[in-house]
Amino acid sequence: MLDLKYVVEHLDEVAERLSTRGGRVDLEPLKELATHRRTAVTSRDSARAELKTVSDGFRQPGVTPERREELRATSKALGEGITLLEAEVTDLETRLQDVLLNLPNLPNAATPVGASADDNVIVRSWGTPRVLDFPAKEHWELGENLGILDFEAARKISGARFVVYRGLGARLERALASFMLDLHTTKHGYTEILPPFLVNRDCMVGTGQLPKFVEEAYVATDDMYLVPTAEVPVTNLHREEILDASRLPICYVAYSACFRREAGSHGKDVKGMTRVHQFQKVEMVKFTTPETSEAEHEALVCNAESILQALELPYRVVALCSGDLGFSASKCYDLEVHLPGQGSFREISSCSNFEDYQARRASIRYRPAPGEKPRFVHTINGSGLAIGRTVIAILENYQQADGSVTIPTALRPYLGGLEIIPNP
RNA sequence: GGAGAGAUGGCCGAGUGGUCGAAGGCGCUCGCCUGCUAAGCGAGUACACGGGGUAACCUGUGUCGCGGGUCCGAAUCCCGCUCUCUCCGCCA
Repeated sequence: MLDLKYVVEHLDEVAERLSTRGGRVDLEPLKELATHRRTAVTSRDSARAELKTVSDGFRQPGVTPERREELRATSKALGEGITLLEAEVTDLETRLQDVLLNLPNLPNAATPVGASADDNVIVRSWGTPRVLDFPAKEHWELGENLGILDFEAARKISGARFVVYRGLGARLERALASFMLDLHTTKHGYTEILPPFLVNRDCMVGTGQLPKFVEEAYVATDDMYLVPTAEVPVTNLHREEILDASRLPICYVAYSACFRREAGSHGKDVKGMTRVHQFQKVEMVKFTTPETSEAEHEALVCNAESILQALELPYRVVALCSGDLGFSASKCYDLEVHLPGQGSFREISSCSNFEDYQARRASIRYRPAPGEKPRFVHTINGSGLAIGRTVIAILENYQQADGSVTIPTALRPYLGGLEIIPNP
């Protein structure tokens, strides 16, 4: 959520920056609401102050019964006025909140301005895309041939856009999760978290999924939501808290299943498991001061990259442009891994700096020094990595002419030394 | 699911209609004292939203789980809800 005060005081600048996300933005209604609210709050408060003074009259020594009646009448009238003003303030605040919660974050000055993914900027590349001397297969064909991915079974038990891992496929997923978590906890200084996969509404509002993107979420009963990413429960770990500055930065890494309805992506990536309703992911989340957030963001991207490097998977780092930026993000880098089967680069990680946007929604603050006023933290997160897509990348990059797939060296210890998934 | 208890400031814990943003203690911060990381003394120690001021700061209002009600006035009385804890049952 944006700072109302800032928006109102920099109306044109905010409108212009928001419009770089696409579509025009009219903030006049917001400003009007804010002005009305301020007037209403002022009159409500002064009416209350007056009521207080009148009420004190009852305690004065020697109040005559007549005086009491008089006081009673004036305070009653005041009270009725206050009730009306309170209702007005509540109504205005609800409407204001509604507008603010539906307003996306301001793109950072460093975010390239652009209309769509075509305008994203390649920041750097690592490795050389593999050139195979045989026709490359896509991951679903490889996976089904090897008997490690079963889309047919998934269709029966759940429906379209699900996958069942079997045998070495299931083990590969598990190995990747352990491998990633180990690297981030032992080499990069993250604390491992295993969060609930079902969260309450406040969490979803706090990180920005709600209220605007209900149609993307799996809603369970009791106003509970299946997490679309571990970012949601992990960021909300510190909701409504004032953290001690000495604790920052706080770095968490969490494994979770991620549930997404993928509404509006009909016809996209219909084959295979590039886009499924449930996938597993290792997610890094940081809470930092505003001063360090940029550097911490860059470091987090490097932490994600190190997984791809360890697995020797060629990739590139892309800076998302304003038009492609997520709702809550101010700045975002995507890591795109090269897939020989698809013959293209595909997103495998998305690393965002939300600055104080989520912190303001979720009220996550820190105290710079004892006695000082609390400030909002900056939140940063990124996949490290999406496991399903890592499996895809391994299958497509390490496929052999005979249909078998070799295991990246770094991963072998997690698979009992296994070097190859043989074609049966 | 059944029965009971509770929800007050960073923590513990008083408070049953006005003088309560809230006693007392602990913790913490600053200062004093003390010849040595202890004890003692003094002061301070929530958050939000308005108004004023360059600022330090001053000032109004609200907040004692949440929402509603009674009343001139509610932490205190009434109603509803939520959550937590204990016991029983069930259960990975």
